Amino acid sequence: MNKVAGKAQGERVMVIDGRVLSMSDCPVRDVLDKISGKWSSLMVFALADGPRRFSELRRLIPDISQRMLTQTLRDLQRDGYLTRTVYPTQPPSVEYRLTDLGRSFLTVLHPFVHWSAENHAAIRAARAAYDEEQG
Amino acid sequence: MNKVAGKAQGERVMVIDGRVLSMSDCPVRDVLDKISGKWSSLMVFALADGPRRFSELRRLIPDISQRMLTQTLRDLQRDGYLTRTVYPTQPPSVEYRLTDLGRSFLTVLHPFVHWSAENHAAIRAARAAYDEEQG
DNA sequence: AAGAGCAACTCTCAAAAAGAGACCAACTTG
DNA sequence: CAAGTTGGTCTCTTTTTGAGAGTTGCTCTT
Repeated sequence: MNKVAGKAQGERVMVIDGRVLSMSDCPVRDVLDKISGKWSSLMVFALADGPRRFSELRRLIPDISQRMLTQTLRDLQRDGYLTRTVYPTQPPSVEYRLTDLGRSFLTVLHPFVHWSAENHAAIRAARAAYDEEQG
Repeated sequence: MNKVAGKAQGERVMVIDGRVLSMSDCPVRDVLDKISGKWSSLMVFALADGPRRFSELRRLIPDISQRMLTQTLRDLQRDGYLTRTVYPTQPPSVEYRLTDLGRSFLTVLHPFVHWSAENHAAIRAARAAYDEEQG
């Protein structure tokens, strides 16, 4: 029978660090799938230097639709990156604030951002070269 | 008129590190939008310890459809993370191999993976708590 | 007092992206 | 001669995302 890196055929697997892991209980995928959403990491950044209100975030990131803003915030709240606090003022205000987990995530996100800034030119060049030769 | 953090209304902006940047020329978004695709980083990992052939990758990551495997590889090739080499054997074989850029990206991806593994439990707990109280 | 505006959403509908799986051509192996 | 391998493409369906109108309650303006 066909084997996949020593596992039975039907089992779902993946590779991390050269190791084959079963798909179902891979922590990395579980975390990455959520946080790698189009808006998630940007949202964590937007909250980096203090709590912000809903409409403040909307103004800071005008590209996001309200629908996705709401949903991204909910998802991040659910996974424990931020807290949502409702102040029953008039009009009501809702404050979003990073948790310790959220701030801890920032430390790993930072190198990512620096890498991107440093290698942006190379990537754009690669793209241009590819597009030229492939048309 | 309504201003957004000191910029004119029509202009698209974002926040990185507490700074407001215009959307059109933000290197981070440009890089992140591509590499944060569902399969991209996993693919880079799969190539971490050496070049692999198309069907080898398909076996390593059985969850991916052939369509997305092809497309992810093309996108990564276009952005310069990997090279694609066709050997005119019978049957033909195509080898995918990380470039220097791709390997450099690995160095920034690694902390990410470790963070995920370390904080997986906390995230799962947050999720469970949220689901319990919100139902 | 009527109308406009803000806050934080939700809802619906359209567009884009992803997944499932059939099909393909050339060759090899049983 | 039938079946399998390789590296794809094509079509169809489902899921995600985006655009934007609608909502409730209160305040501020004219």
